[in-house]
Amino acid sequence: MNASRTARERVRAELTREIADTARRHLATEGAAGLSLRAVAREMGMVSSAVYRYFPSRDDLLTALIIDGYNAIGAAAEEADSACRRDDYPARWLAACRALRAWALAHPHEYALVYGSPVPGYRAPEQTIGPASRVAAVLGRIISDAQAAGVLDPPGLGVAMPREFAADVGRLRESVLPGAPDDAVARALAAWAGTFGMVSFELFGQFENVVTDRDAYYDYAVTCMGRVIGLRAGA
Amino acid sequence: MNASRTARERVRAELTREIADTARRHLATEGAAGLSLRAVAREMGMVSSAVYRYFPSRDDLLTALIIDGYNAIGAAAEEADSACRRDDYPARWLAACRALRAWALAHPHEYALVYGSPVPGYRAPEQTIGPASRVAAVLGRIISDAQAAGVLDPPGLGVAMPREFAADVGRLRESVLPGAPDDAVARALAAWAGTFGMVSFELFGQFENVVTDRDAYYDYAVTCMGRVIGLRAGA
DNA sequence: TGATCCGGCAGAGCGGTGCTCTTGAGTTCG
DNA sequence: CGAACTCAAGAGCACCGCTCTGCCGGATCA
Repeated sequence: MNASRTARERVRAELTREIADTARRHLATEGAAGLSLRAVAREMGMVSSAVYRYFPSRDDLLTALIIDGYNAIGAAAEEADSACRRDDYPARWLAACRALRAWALAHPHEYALVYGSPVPGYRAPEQTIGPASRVAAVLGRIISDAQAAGVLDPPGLGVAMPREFAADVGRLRESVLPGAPDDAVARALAAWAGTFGMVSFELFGQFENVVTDRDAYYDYAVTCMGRVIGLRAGA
Repeated sequence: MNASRTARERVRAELTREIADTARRHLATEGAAGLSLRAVAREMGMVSSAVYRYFPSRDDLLTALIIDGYNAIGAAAEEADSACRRDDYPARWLAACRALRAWALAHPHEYALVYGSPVPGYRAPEQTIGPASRVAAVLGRIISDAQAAGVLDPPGLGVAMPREFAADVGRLRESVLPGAPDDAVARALAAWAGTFGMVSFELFGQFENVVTDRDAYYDYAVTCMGRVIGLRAGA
């Protein structure tokens, strides 16, 4: 009984995955708003109503793709980081940021689905918050490692961190930035948002007629951000 | 003949504007993908095909709304800047950035349409690049003014600007950052992208369960960015 | 083994969409 | 006045998300 049920569930899981894969291919070519449940069903030789057995609605399909996207970009960052010498913190930072952007450029529609404007009426469910933090975890760990090694050396800016931010800093330190000082947490958060802001600007067309050599400029900008947090080359 | 033709064109322009206004109201409540040309026509008492006399396609309507959005957010930044003492550059920077975010929070769907993921298949036409640069012009002018006053004092980061970026710097200096040194141009560009990245992250849900007091944190982050460019309080 | 249950698929259908084409009024102007 | 033109209306096409109703076949159980 258990075996047969798992057999049924196995084929169900397989079909679910196949639908998601087909949808992801459509997403890659047509974009999120062009993703049609009917087209996915058509390509799989099913009728549209059959797909509803696996995904209750189009939004649920999109949610699955969003989770996949978070995991993919997170995995890319993790891999890039782990390929670096552990004690070369600026190199790890640059590599992770580069991987981020490279993934975004290779999967523009998936990136837009994940980090762009949410589709109207769509509300990110709880399941997305776990995978969503993978990238932040990679970036945070680099800072934390540098801090633990005693080489974090942030330039003084003379800007006081707001008191209201103390609780958030505490939570962030526990989850993704263990051991980091308050300033580093606050600046890392801005760098996190800033890095994605740069990628989004490039991908969404704001750099058109503004930045031509985007590889070079991106490297420069994220290096600056890392430097502001305290990552220093050759330390 | 000229009078009568302008009369016709006047009523035509008026109707065009009315359609755009109705569409903007729908956009504000439903979001970009929920904007239905038929619904707009319905509310105006026309039939859907009549709207096509004024906007050849739904994308053209969206383009008009995008241009309006750029102008609105640009105007908000300009107004906030002009309300400050001309020689208090950090205050002007903070005010402009605050106005940016305030406008985005007040018009989330319009902001998403303008700075979010472009709707699939949509290509930003030339007419958008002018209004798009209004915000950049405001931010750039603050930096330029500070430079002209001789109070721009950027902290040394020891990060060399890439040579490939020289041409872009030249173009940016001419258009929005007159008189600014290379470093300031490069850093200002990153701050520009970073500021919008922060607003987008907040609006698109990435700060959920991460930042609670977003007013305070935003002020802190944009102040830091201004400081990195060289804006210094009390200078 | 035979009856029963149930997951899954197909099809029809509803109300909605963007967009096109034709048709018929109303206006402008030679 | 009649011609040229503008514009609104309506019908219609192909598509969409989603629901409901049947039917089939394999798993479950008496």
